[in-house]
Amino acid sequence: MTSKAEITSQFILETVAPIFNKYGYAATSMSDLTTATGLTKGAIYGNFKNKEELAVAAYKYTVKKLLQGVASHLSLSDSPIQKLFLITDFYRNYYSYSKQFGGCPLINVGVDANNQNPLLLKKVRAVIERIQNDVAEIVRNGIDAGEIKPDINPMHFAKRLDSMIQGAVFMAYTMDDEFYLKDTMVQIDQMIHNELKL
Amino acid sequence: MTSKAEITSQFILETVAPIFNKYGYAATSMSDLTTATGLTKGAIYGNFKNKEELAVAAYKYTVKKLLQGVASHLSLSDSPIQKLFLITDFYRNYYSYSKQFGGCPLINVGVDANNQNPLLLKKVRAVIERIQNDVAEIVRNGIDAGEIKPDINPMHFAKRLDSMIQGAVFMAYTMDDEFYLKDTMVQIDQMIHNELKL
DNA sequence: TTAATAATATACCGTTTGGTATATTTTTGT
DNA sequence: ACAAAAATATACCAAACGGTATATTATTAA
Repeated sequence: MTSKAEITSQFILETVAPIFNKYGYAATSMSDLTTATGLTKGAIYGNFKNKEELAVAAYKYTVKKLLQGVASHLSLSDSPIQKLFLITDFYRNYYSYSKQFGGCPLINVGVDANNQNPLLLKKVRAVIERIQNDVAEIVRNGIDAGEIKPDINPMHFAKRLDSMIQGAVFMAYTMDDEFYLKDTMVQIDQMIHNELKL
Repeated sequence: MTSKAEITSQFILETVAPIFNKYGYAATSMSDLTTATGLTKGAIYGNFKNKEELAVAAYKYTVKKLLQGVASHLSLSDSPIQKLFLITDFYRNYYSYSKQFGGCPLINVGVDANNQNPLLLKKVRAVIERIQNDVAEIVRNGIDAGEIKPDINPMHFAKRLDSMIQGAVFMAYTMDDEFYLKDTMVQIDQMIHNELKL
């Protein structure tokens, strides 16, 4: 059975996660969170040790949902090379999609936590590494399946892909312009066609 | 003659700019700034209206120095296409170079100010647009000089270049790894060679 | 050198901060 | 329905927040 506290903890996370993501750790106050949740400090501190632990839990919550969204989209095909095209397909709509989370957690927390919160920064790095490993694995599978040129370095490609996507996401949010995402996905698709595809 | 206040204002900006850039607006307190400068609130508030005005002035100060660095490097050649290569050459060392400013002001302030400080966000956008216009102008000059293919869209290229660079800078700082900058510059150089050069 | 002025330091303001001890309420298993 | 336990609300803490009025010091032009 799910206890009252578990339900409350979940509710707090859902409510609080986009706020932390949008405004950052320092700029988010506990009173912001009591206002948003309608709960009191007693309820929040009864379920989370302190502000930092709550921020970390909120970050994990957001990333989990985000990665589920990607994984769900990638499951639309079994072909490795098609999965790569599904990645760009996913990020084409990432601007509107990620707004439910309060923006891209990797960029927001990555920049916010740098020089500020080593614990959160560590979590961001771990997620980025995981994503890159997953992309590299898809490329490896593509090579094994004879869909991708065997001389391609999977991790090298994964890092290039990641870097280009993060740049496009940053530009989209900072300039409030989806062009950067759309155009970068066209560019990556061309890379896949011209440099990867057998 | 330079008054005492002008000297102090300049000193405050020099000292305060990297702190704001590194930690962000909300996470930087006035007491951080009095400690760093060795001055009192009286001195700071005597020269700047409030925290926000100081943060804006600090951002402008950082951007000015950064753009001077780029412009100085680009002056090494008069050839438009060589200027493009000088851009990538500049950003190859951007990680260590930008640390004197407390990181990349465009990324740090762009993310920090989004949803928080409309005034600062506006300044960031203006600088990005200015940079893109400058790059587009170089491409236009290259077309006119017969160095660059005439069917290239200057602004389109400038935005791609910018987006890729910002992505690399974000990745470099978040992962503490210069690889992303080095590799992205190789990639952009190839783009220039293969897609732009006549 | 001096008087006027500009610049900086000091001391304080009300408010908000993250966090906690305790009282109260609500859920829980019987 | 009930007592025990868990969960939440209330009231409070010291510290830090951004900002200001005023006193003091340093600069300036004569």
